[in-house]
Amino acid sequence: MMTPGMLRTELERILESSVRSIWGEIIPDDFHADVSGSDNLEFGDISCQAAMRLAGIVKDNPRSIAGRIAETLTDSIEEISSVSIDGPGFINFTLSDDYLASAAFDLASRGLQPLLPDTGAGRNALVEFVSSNPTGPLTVGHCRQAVLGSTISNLLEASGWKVSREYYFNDTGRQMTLLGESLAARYLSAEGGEAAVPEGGYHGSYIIDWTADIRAERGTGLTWESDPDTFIHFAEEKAMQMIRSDLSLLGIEFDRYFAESELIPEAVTDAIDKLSSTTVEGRSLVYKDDSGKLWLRLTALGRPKDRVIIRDNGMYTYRMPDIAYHLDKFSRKYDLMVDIFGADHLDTSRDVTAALECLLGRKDVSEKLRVVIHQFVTLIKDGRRIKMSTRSGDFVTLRELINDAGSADVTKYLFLTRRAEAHMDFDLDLARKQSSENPVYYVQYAHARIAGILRTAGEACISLPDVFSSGISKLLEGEYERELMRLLESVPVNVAAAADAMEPHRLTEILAELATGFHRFYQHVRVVDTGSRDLSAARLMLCRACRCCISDLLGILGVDAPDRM
RNA sequence: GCCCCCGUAGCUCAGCAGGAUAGAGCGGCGGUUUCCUAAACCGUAGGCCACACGUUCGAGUCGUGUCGGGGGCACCA
Repeated sequence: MMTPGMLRTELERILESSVRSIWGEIIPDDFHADVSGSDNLEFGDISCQAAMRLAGIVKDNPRSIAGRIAETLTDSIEEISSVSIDGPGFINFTLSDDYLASAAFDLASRGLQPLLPDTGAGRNALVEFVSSNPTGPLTVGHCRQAVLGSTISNLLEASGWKVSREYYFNDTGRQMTLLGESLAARYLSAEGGEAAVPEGGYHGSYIIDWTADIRAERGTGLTWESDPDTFIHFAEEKAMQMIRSDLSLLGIEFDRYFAESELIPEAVTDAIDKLSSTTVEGRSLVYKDDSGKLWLRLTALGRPKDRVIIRDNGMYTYRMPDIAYHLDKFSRKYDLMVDIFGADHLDTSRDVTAALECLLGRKDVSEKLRVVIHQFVTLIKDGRRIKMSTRSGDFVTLRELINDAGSADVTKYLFLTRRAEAHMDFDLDLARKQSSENPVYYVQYAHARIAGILRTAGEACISLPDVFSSGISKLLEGEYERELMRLLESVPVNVAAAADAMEPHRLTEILAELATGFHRFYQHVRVVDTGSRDLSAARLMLCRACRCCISDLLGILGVDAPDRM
């Protein structure tokens, strides 16, 4: 079977060898004849710009170059019905009706996934995301990251990777102490005592809610002074419960929750040893200053500043366990590791990467570690920006966001219509108000319509063709059929590109195109017609192909594909 | 102080490895239903792609700079 991706690869190979056979060694070794989709029907379906690039190299004008290349291509690929030279020197290919129909047939009978390139080939990938510390409920920002991470994971899985989803969290250190102390203060107040939430502590009302639970489960009479660990562990457990339940609202599950404490002390000590025994330009990568702090010499690695990794009180700073954690990931032999971080982690992430490159080799790290940084979300409510902070208790939770937006599906889809690295204004009022005209409903409606057609066809006892024959493509020669088939054929290629770039927002673009393509088709073409059963079956096949693409893609986004609306 | 992101239609944003007439949704205006879901479709208005210079046969796309907007970073994580 020739998949759309294979067709393009084959076309590029033929173009390249044709170029080399005409011009020989003048052509540089790294020359690559790439093809891309034409955006205008009059320029065929696939186009190649190689001739324009070659103009400077072979000293000829692009149109004549294109002509010479095209001459050698005649009839070399049966999927191509015609080749033309247009504009300044584009070589444009028109796909044959048989091929387009067979591509749709493949989608209809097998679904999208088998047609995607098997990039992962069963290799292991680890995606780390959310990784919010257990100090409170997940917020809007985490929501964006959760949606991004889970979609990227799903996309990798669809491309043949075996994906583990991992959540890393800090369960030691000052933050957890502050959380426990905040709970202790609320607990004491609940018992009638006087206590203030500590400086820098957590003021969220959810902590007050926990006091009833801790009194029920652990009794009364506890004090922070005598039982700090009880408070800390109780709070941590409660917070993790909240987080898991928030994630379940989005339908997201992790394979592993990796606690920082698993790294302490051995893994962190090992990491420090490794750093200490590494020298750059004759100097050790770590050094101690007069006050006893241990510094990481990041300036030797091209970073702007050295950073403290152990404070004078002996506690690690954030970077140290994070380096150890990444070393642990590398030791688990993944072929690909993806970190998904908010913009606030940028500096740290670069420092960690620099340290890893030094310890493990630049090549290994740059090949295997991909960092996706997403910008923050600004919430707009009643026309005003909302400032958020977990500590002050002044934030909008993921749960509230989903309630306000109307559903988890709407929330997920809207987050994925923007590039990760773009700032995002999420207007709550608008999300809710527009919910009936939302892009997600537009796409889901297309799916529901197709499901309706399939039901009607079932009642009329019209079923899909079992095997592909060119008789089918003869029935699909109308402009709306061809337009839809052309679109369907490009889907696997475009999804593969989104996966390679790890840009899930492109999937919502593809979905919107598919929905538009289908709605147009639907408007102009009657599918179920008992008067011409063969034609109905052929058109039904297109509907089915469309449905497969839409439901598979919505599946990757984690959005429901309803059969009725 | 250092760093990141953004500046494209009235609004919110796409524009995939620079390429052929700049796209979508929402909003505006005007149409379409004896027929598988009108949450749809069709038409129309609306843009010196912030600005300047540079690289190129060719720049919304790459580089440098300017202006404007958003945000982040500190031995908190």
